[in-house]
Amino acid sequence: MISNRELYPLISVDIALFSVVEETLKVLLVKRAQEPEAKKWALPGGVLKPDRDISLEATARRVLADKVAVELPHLEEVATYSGPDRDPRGWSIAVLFYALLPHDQVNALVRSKVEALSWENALSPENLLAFDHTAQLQAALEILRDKVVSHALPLHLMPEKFTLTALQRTCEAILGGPIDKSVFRRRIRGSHDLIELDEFVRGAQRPAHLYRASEGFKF
Amino acid sequence: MISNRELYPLISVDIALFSVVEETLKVLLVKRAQEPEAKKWALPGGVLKPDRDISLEATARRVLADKVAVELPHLEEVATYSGPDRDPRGWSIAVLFYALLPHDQVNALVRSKVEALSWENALSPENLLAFDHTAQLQAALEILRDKVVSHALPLHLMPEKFTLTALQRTCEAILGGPIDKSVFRRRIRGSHDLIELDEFVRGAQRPAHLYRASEGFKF
DNA sequence: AGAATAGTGTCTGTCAGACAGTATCGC
DNA sequence: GCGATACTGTCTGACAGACACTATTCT
Repeated sequence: MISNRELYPLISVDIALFSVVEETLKVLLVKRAQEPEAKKWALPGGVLKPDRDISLEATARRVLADKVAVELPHLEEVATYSGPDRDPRGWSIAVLFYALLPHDQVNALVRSKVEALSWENALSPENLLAFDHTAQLQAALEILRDKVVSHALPLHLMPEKFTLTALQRTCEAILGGPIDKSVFRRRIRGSHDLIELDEFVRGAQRPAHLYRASEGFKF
Repeated sequence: MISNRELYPLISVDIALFSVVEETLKVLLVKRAQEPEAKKWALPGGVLKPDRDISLEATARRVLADKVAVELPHLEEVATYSGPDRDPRGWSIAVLFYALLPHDQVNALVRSKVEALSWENALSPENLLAFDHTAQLQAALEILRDKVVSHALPLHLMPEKFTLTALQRTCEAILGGPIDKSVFRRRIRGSHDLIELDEFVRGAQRPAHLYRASEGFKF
């Protein structure tokens, strides 16, 4: 008898949802409740439902809506993983997406009785992940980094209004190292993606200008 | 009655196979023999066979082996296209790959009685393609360009031995515009991907040094 | 010699990295 | 004034674009 999976592979979607907590890049992990790989940590994912989903990106949005109670600003494909052995249930395809959650919305996680959610350090994960998710996370990180290196600003990770220093900290969190303040500011001065507001942050020091992302910026 | 496709989507692979003919970037197209979209030109593709393919990349290699009689040096994923409407047969997923064929092997096309093959100008295709293949071609081109812009040398498109001028012409074919010779040579001088041979091309002019790609170069 | 192609040298502007300096707040 | 943070100025080296120059072959 041949398995059903040899005719119809399992099609699912995995998501690397990134955010920034305490100036560190984090990724959302789920503790798997069911077999296979029960009790292991994994990237959130779910199977395609063709009767409900209009695309695989829609599948990803549906899966994410289960975990996070806010609209996600940014969702992008990374790569696809396939083969007969990566999932014990048989021939499977997983399309990996990454998503960015502004760090002022990190607490918008949905309470769930069946599964535990956790923000894990994205650059140096503590645990080995289920399936091929360690490789997936690595691939998502790489794309994220490439974008920032090639002068794209991770504005989707920022709250509506933010200071330049906060933006710099976010870039540093993604790249994993310090950036010279002068260099950083010189580079983004040429960018049309930022709009300077007439508002300031007042704290225990010199007030900082607030900025917001321009309407149709690209990441 | 619901269609079978609403339970099990059609999973296929499309390939943008690039090569260079007469210093122009070309892409291999197939004239579709069967419905749907019969007689329209399209990127070569085929459906996943889980009992035979060890991955979607393997599917792509199998499909290509039908069209081209040589081992392909380079095959890489571009993106995936999905949804209920992109193929009239119902919910479908197509994973797009691009592949590079050295331009001295452009004639290694397999004769086929059922389908016509053609090398089409990749930068400005003559015809509208079937399904969403026009968009797919555009996406594959973009990735190809990005790589060359970010200082990667398209050595997979070159024959085993080649001159620097030939390499430059290939880069120009991909980017669609001229490159300054001095700039080009200065940039690749720092590259460890090229090995200078002790051989020369003798023609009607000053002989040119031959080069080959180093073993483990990345593209 | 002249045509043709291979290959180099040089000038200039731009920009990144490094680091020091100035500005403006709370206390 | 002092600490802290925001923000700017400047020096230097590397590199890109542009373009002229030299080198080596064939006819």
